[in-house]
Amino acid sequence: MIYQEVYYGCMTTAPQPHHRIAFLLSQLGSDAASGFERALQALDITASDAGLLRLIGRDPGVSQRALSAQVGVGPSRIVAVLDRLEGRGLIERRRSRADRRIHEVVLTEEGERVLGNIRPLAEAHESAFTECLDVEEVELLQNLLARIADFRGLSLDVHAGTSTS
Amino acid sequence: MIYQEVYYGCMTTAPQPHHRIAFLLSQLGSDAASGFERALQALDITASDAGLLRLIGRDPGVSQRALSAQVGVGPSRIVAVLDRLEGRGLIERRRSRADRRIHEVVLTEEGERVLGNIRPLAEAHESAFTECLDVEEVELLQNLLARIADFRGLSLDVHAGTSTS
DNA sequence: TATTGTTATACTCTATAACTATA
DNA sequence: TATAGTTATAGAGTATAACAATA
Repeated sequence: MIYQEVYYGCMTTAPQPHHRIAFLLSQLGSDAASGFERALQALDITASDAGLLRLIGRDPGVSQRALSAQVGVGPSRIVAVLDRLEGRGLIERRRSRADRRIHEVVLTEEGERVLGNIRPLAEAHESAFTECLDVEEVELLQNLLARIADFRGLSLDVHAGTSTS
Repeated sequence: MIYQEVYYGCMTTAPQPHHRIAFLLSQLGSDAASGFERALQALDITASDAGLLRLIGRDPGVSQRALSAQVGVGPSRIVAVLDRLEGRGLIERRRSRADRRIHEVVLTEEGERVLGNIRPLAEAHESAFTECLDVEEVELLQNLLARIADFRGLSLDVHAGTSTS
């Protein structure tokens, strides 16, 4: 939560009472992110960890450099994060034989198990946001949000969800 | 941006392709918050600063303790933040004569001026999110988002926007 | 005794620059 | 020379505990 919390600090003084989509989005987005973090505490991992595990599960043997770029964590930071995940037995680092500079990162069996437990938590978390809407409203809302995201030039990575199932 | 960025790190691996409101919200919320930060750079303040200035403008003479509670920044952190704002000549601290433990925080003239410049930036920022929708869609979206926020138990502080105008 | 503002400390995340070993 | 991983360092934000002045 980088962005979310700062704007959130401004929450109690919304700029406009009638027309404040951006404000509502930042507030709800912050809530969604922190709620997801809270849900993942059941697995004793962070949302950032979950993203890493998904990427590694999708692309076994991926390099730390590639992970760093995809998850946006910085090449030096990724070292400590992977150290921790390796210490917990969720991932392993193997020297590539093609290019001995590279560490190929793979999931352990335990890592696969934890990864498999993320999806149901994510689905429950999703439900916690859409429970108060009916099916048509959810679809409508998703359509509106997707249009804004597209308008804002955000990459939605629509294919990501299917690759870890 | 606390929550936002962490969840955002998971962005490339959205849990569900078809039904992922929470994910979209966190993504758009992060974008909204960082965009607001960027807009405020024109005034050389952060979103957190903007929230503080609004609160002080609304309640001149407010104590640091009250500010800390309202903005969620922590009593010790607020000291450094106010030091910086005071160093820039945007606010002043005055010893309360009723209770000499209290610092009454007020805006300077320059602080009032900067505060007055926040609203147009916030409105422009708002437009950057709603430009791609027509009026009915904006109203519909706001209604859906407000219902989720209410369902999630988030305090919207509907009256805040009118008090600084 | 409790509270306000303050200082100090530790912990996390971020960003940057250097270092090593490989290529 | 360039790159992958690593280490070290400094900065910002958060949280906590302690302290002096005041109530």
